[in-house]
Amino acid sequence: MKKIIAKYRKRDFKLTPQRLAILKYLDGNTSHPTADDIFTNIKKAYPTVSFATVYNTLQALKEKGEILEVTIDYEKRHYDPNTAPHHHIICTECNKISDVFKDYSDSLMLPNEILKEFKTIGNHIDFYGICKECQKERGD
Amino acid sequence: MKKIIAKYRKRDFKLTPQRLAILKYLDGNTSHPTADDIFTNIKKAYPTVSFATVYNTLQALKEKGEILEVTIDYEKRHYDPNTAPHHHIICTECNKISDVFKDYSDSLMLPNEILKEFKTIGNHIDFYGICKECQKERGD
DNA sequence: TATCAAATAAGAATAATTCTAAATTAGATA
DNA sequence: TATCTAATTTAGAATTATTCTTATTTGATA
Repeated sequence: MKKIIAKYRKRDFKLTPQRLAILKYLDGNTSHPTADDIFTNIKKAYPTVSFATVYNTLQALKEKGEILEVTIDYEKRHYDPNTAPHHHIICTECNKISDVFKDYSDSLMLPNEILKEFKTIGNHIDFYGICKECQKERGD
Repeated sequence: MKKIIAKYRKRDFKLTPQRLAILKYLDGNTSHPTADDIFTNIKKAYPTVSFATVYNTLQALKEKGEILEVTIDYEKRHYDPNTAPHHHIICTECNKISDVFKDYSDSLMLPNEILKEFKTIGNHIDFYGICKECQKERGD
């Protein structure tokens, strides 16, 4: 946590107690929480925290490149403090999201007719599957 | 249109005038319309059509595998009558969506640690870029 | 310690989508 | 062709994630 404080002090980002709680919750978190997950957790220590604060903080962190917004779940956004390039796989039964650390960038050349029409910026791969727990439940 | 009618008559899908109008609008349409785009268009001929009808019809067509739901735009769903496997690229300025016809499936092997945890179902690649018109506007 | 721009809280607003319930209708059948 | 019924339509309310508003509070600098 001391590292976190030192890091943000310099960066035009006021360290309020609410923000520190959010940063602490996200630090090393691989569960891909939603804004609501974060809100619910922070509320334990700060019962009057508002959604606006959670969303504002996530927005600010996103703009600073400190977290990634994960859009694999079309119902709600998830957040990931791991900003290294990676992909995700989601369980279509329980919506659990896991990280996929593999670089596919060499394989994703666009066809020429697209390259003629678009200046490309990037891409995004999402995988779908059924996780072990859900396979068990379904008796697969 | 005669083909369309013949096709659906057999398939437990009542052909109401509203549904025919939606099918006609979607047939060969490569603009990736949203539910609202479809609603607005159908309204010209059927001023009392409701959103529920549009959404119900899209849902039914999706379940029959007659259209694809396109999720590249996180703000709203788009629909594509082309059900052949393909990908999309979206202009990050104007949100125009184009089709990418290229098969990348051989390149997208998942790492072993994921294969151990998930029975895989499929994947999805989205591309981001800036289209020609928007490049001009920005003076790129 | 005073200052003030930035952040917070509470709740209203927004927008896409889904739901509800009553009225209508496509298409099968007599 | 007329009747019947389950499926469909409609209008509008409800839902849900997210954004916005405004008055109040506060972190960090001078």
